Amino acid sequence: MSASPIDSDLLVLAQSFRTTLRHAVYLSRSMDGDGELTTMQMSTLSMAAEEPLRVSRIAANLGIRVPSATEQIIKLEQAGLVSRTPDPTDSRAVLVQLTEMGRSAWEDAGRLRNERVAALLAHLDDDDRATLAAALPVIGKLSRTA
Amino acid sequence: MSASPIDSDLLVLAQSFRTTLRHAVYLSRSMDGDGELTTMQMSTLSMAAEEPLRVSRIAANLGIRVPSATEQIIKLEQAGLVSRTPDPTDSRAVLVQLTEMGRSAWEDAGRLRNERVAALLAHLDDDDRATLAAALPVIGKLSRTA
DNA sequence: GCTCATAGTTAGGTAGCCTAACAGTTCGGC
DNA sequence: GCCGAACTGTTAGGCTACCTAACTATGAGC
Repeated sequence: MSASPIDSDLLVLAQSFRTTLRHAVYLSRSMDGDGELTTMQMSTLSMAAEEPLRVSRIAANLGIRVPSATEQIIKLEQAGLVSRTPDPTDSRAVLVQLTEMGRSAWEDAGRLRNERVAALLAHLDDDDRATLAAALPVIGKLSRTA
Repeated sequence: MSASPIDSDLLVLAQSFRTTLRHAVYLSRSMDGDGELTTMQMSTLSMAAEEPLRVSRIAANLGIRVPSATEQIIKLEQAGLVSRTPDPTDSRAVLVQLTEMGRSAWEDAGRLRNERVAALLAHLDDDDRATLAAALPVIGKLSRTA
């Protein structure tokens, strides 16, 4: 509680947020080890599921460079999960969209993950679940701020 | 609310937890891009800061295999941040501990990250911060369950 | 039509993870 | 005591995902 009253409390919260986040990252990693699609692939498919996307936007959303995104997308294409077509409004650009197969693979994988997470959540009591549910939008807000 | 009352609600919560977590992962990644120590290195130093640790425990805590941990630890050793000494009670084992330099590097980096996160948290209002603070232990519990 | 910016791909390199194989240490059974 | 099984780390070799730099092709301004 010296010069800047917010600092001390915020730093304490920041510290425990960082620690928690670190563990959550390990948790999330542990959930994609067993199967078919990696977390990054899931993210890519999730984006493309909504609407056809440009490579550059996918890269930006994933926080990686365009060439890295191209690489991953080509793999997804080879796996038959997405298609790449030139953007009709700008032939420099490429639109990535889900194939029929990609959509069902994405849905299946999402269902599987949800079930796995739900199984974890089942260990919490109602209060904890309510607390968690309330905080998710706040964390989302934070991520968007950054 | 059919056969299994928990399922539906849990799955919904699971879905939004997964999405939030994904964004949080990107957030956390964006916070270690600019500097000296990676998140993994920070984690390793954090563990060693409390007490000397065996390689196998570090690997387990990081969720990686022992050889991968060895590799990272050797790099930290070469950077002068940790020392490796044989465990006096079991000469097969190796104890990893922070050097003077490692401790101050760890403290500096932690401080920097805390400040960066605190700056994000400053954008939230008091209610949101309270909500977040309440949820952190719950997420911690989940990570431990897994 | 020339120039400059933009969208992706290709090429080459690095870091971090993995499994498999190895070396040294401990411990239990005989 | 001593031999084999179990355990702790390290070494070796390979894979994947990321990066930067350089290139191709298209679009936009003058």
